[in-house]
Amino acid sequence: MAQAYNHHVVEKKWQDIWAEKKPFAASDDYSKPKFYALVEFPYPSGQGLHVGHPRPYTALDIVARKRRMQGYNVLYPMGWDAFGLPTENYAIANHIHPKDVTKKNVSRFKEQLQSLGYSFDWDREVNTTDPDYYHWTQWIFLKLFNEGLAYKKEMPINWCTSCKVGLANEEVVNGVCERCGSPVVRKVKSEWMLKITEYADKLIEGLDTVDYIERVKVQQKNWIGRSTGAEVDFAIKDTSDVLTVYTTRCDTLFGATYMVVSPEHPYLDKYSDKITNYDAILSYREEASKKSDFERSELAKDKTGVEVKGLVAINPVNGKEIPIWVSDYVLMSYGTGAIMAVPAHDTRDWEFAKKFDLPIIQVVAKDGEEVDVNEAAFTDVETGILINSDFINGLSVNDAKEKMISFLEDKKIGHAKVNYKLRDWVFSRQRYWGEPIPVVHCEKCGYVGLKEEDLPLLLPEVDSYEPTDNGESPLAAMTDWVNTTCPCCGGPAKRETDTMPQWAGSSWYFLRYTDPNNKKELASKEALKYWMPVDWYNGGMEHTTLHLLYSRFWHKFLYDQGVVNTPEPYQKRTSHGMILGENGEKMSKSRGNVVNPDDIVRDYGADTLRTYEMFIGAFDLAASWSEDGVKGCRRFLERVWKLQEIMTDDDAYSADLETVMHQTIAKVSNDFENLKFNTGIAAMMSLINDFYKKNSVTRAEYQTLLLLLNPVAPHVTEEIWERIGGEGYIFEQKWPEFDPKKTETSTVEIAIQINGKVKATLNIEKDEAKDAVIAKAKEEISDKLEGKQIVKEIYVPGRIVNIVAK
RNA sequence: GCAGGUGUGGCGGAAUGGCAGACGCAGCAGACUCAAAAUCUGCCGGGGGCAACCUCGUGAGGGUUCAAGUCCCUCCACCUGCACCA
Repeated sequence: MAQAYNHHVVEKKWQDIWAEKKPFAASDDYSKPKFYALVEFPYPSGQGLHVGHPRPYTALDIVARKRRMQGYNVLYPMGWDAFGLPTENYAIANHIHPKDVTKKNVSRFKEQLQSLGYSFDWDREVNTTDPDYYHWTQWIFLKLFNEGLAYKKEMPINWCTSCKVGLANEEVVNGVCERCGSPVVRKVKSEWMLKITEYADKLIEGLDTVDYIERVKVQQKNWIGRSTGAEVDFAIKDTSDVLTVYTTRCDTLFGATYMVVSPEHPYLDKYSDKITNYDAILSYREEASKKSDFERSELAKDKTGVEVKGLVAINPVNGKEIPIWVSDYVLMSYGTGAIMAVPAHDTRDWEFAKKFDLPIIQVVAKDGEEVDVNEAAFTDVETGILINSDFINGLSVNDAKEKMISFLEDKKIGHAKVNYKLRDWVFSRQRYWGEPIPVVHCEKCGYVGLKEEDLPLLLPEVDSYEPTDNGESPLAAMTDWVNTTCPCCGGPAKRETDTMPQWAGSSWYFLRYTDPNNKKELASKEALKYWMPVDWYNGGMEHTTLHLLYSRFWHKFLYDQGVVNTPEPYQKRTSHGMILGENGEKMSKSRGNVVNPDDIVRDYGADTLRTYEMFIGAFDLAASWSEDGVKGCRRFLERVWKLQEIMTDDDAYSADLETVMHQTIAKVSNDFENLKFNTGIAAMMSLINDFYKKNSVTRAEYQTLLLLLNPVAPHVTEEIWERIGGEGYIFEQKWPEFDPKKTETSTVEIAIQINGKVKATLNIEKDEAKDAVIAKAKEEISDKLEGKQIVKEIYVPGRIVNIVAK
């Protein structure tokens, strides 16, 4: 009788052995084939680890452990994305330095991760708040600044009218401040911006060279939102100015019946004396300033707007005078902040025209037939043919666009233009707990970057982390720190007091892991050349459009600067689904359905938690937590343990299980590569059911099972391996191999259908001829074919016979 | 609103266009036990039938096909993101 399975003893024992022997440290032997597995490093929040964290970590731990067994030099690192708002808010509320809060949270996270037995290379741990780390974050910013990719721009921020501080979007709830409930307005402030739009095309093109799951690629492309269209100048009557609009449908220019400008459009101020209802415009702008772009672009059932009286635009193709309106569905941040409205062929324009009773002129007809544009806008580009449009009549939409663009370019009233939905990256935060931006402002020289040798620019100690009441960061109150000298002319200068957003540190952390202690460079050329690109990066779908795009942008910039040697940072990207509470809702404190992984590790063991999270369901879909499911996985590991009692001293597979053994190795090997952990584990469960059915397992069979299960449940498999006399440690062993020929059987059961419905089954030799199989099948179901006329006979080899009969 | 995704037993889920429900959970029955727990064995989508078996069934409605959970169209519900949470 074997000793009972005690996860406390087993897990402690092996974690100690791994900590001492460090079998999972990446080697600097660059002659071996490498594999770089990466998971998104966590934000060390005060709540500690959540059961959602282990899902992706375990998945890539399985891949990493399997790769080591396959002979690769594996880098599987972990670190801390530790700057950020919650830590700062906690520090403010509790009068503790954010540095101390971070330290405490990191040590708790680390302890929790270690209790789960991950094969991270802890010698390469990084922390974005460490000056030796943010030194290089600042260094990259300087490079961007020196290349003209960082610039200052007036941007609206959320401004609490009562607290008098800038707020993050998340702190604004239904238009009011989350803390005090006062109204939040948009206040304009000069902010650092990064020109990610300069890399828009490269970010789209690069997607063709990498292996990302398709929906990530699609979503990034849509987010960048490249569109080809035209800019067209509409003269403003009795002025020398033109109102430039961006349109993707310049073919519909003859159907433009009015113009719309965004409430922030500069012409509204420029021509304030000509505008006869300027007060109404101002109050409309005031209202609009309370809404975010997001709220403004929502298809409000009631479109709002005001006619700009006193200004009239002239349609450049037919000289018609058309009115100008102002409405908040036009955003200053996209295109030119002004549009020509063609209500017959654009849904939003149509709704606006209906509401304010503006004329609707049809200029595109479906296959040449007019449709009723008073009922709905006609927007189909494929079947549209131009009408009522002078020189482009009769053309298809695409031909008409082309002809219109050459017309506009000839007359110098417009030109082709590519636009992107992607906007430049707002890089300033009026906050304390972030990387200081290494720039000073000198009255003589303007904005000047620090010298490289003056990095890192340390985040100074302050007494209060509260933003100041004029919207500046807390650093602005530190005059000693702010007042400095200009690195360029030596004259008096002031430091930038905004800090970087949390995205900064996470945009390049994977580079630092390759050479985490380098004091002279962000990483050595040799380390980067060997380890990059990341072979497999797994993270949440929610990071698809921000973190993933930002880090690709920085990487492409560093590639252009010759700092890194690959144009893309990540060769492969996959995503995991969320773990929901037992009630199917997102886990949260307020819902009271949060599960703490510590409790599961204590009661069932880390191996059980890991197995359960991999077995819970399809890896890329959300799944609900179930404690009964956890118990089922514990029972499975117990059954693996108890195979010790029925093991025979035989170092070969038994004849009757040979096929199943080879099939299981093939299945598990494949499933682990394709993130199908749930079915891989199911295959192992089936295998041990087979062992129990015959009440015996050979040593060879048992050892193969342990090797397959090891990446999922590393502690218990190491322990059993030792107990049944396996050679060395399991982490030193080779991944089991299978013979494809031995996964096949000579006979196979096929289904016999009549008209697609299964009526019987039949055992046949795999290579039996079609005619013979069909003859046997008809014999088998002869009673059901009586009185019927056979129309067709179909045989799909090794699968199915279908008799079509009337 | 825009973009992406998901929808299959009581539950989590499985299924290269080819036998829907693998594997697990829960439940039921039996074995073991003085008893319970644990463990082991069997059953386990709905309706009908003593049974062999028949029939319906993968969010709803249409379509393509010898054959549809899977492909196409329309619709519904839910989830994620929307740029200062990370």
